[in-house]
Amino acid sequence: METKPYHHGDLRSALLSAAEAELALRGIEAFSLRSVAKRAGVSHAAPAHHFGDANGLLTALAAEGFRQFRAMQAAREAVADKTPRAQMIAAGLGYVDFAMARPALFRLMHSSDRPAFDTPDLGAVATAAYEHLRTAVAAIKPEASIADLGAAWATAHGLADLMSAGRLHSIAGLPVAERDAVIAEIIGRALT
Amino acid sequence: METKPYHHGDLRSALLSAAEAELALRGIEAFSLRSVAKRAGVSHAAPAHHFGDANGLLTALAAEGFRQFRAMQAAREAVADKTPRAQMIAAGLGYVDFAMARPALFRLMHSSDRPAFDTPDLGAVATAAYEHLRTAVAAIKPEASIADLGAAWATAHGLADLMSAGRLHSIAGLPVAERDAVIAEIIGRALT
DNA sequence: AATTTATCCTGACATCGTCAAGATTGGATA
DNA sequence: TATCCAATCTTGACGATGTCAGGATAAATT
Repeated sequence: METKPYHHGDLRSALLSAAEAELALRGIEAFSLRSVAKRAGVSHAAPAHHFGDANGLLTALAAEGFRQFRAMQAAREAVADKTPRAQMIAAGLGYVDFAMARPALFRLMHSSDRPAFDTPDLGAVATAAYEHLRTAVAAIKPEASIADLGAAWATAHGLADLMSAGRLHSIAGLPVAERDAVIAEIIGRALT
Repeated sequence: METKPYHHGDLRSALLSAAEAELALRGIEAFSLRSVAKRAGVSHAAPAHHFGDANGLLTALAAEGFRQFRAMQAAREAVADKTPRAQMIAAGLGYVDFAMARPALFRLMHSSDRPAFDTPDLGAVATAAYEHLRTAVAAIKPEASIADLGAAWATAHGLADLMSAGRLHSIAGLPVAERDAVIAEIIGRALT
């Protein structure tokens, strides 16, 4: 029988994964800090020492989300052709991949005012994600206009947002290969 | 000096506008039913009789939002050329108009799980908005594919979501005429 | 005029986030 | 190795929130 030690060991990361689980289970608006603490097997005031307050925890979680977001994009880009256009489409596919795989996290990152985006950590990874898209578009059109960047971003983001929210089921419900083909074609239209 | 009558008179609509004001002021996640009641000058339990619970109020508010959404689209369509393509672009411009004019309501309608979308009223207006887009696309291409519908919706929704959230400021900050021109061009790309 | 119904209020309860104060542990210092 | 300090975690409390039960008031109906 294992007795619980007073010190957790790695409570910070345990709270982060517990928070994401609670977020996926209850939704952002019913998110409860005390439930997160209970899920991590710790008292209700324990998170304060690692994250300050509830928004601090969500800020750290959102930052972690942006890192995984970039990782999923990179995974798509690695297996795609190395042409600028194929890389841009791969980035869009990764955008949708993340939104579908972690819808709760996606919402926290894009449709919530609780994370503090002016924090050094979260601010950096968020603008880094934006800069990546920017350079991907510039690689296709060196003289890219505002419309070019807006079209690419809006298309990828719109697809990701609608599909992760359960809309556009006619696309989300497709077999993976066809689904990716449709997404690739839609994103391709944005850059013509 | 006017004394407060026991019965409000039109508390239901007063609560709806108070709720939208609170939503715009505090954000969805800090939305408080008691604050709404206080703003309407009524006790904290008064809303229950008209909307059941807090989610009921937000459900009614979201339904009202979808009606105003369609109204803004109709306003754009009325002044646009009557060609199917111009009508489709007008619908997209109205989409963005609404998101920029009422960002809090837009978020409630698209990025919240609190409104009950399986309610007859909200369900009807929400699917009506979707059907309108569907017929607008079909008017251009009678044999419209899944990609056609997805591209149109994702582009308009992505622009609206990003711009209302403060992103894409390079487009949102433009003078109105140029702004509309850029949006029209981006939406036009989705249907090629 | 009497009664029924709709509307609104008061009071209570469990739950929430946060703060203050104390208990426990690990690590640094000597 | 012994001691002290800082980090970590717990307990208890406070005000605020959503919801429910029961009562008060006004309007509508009969």
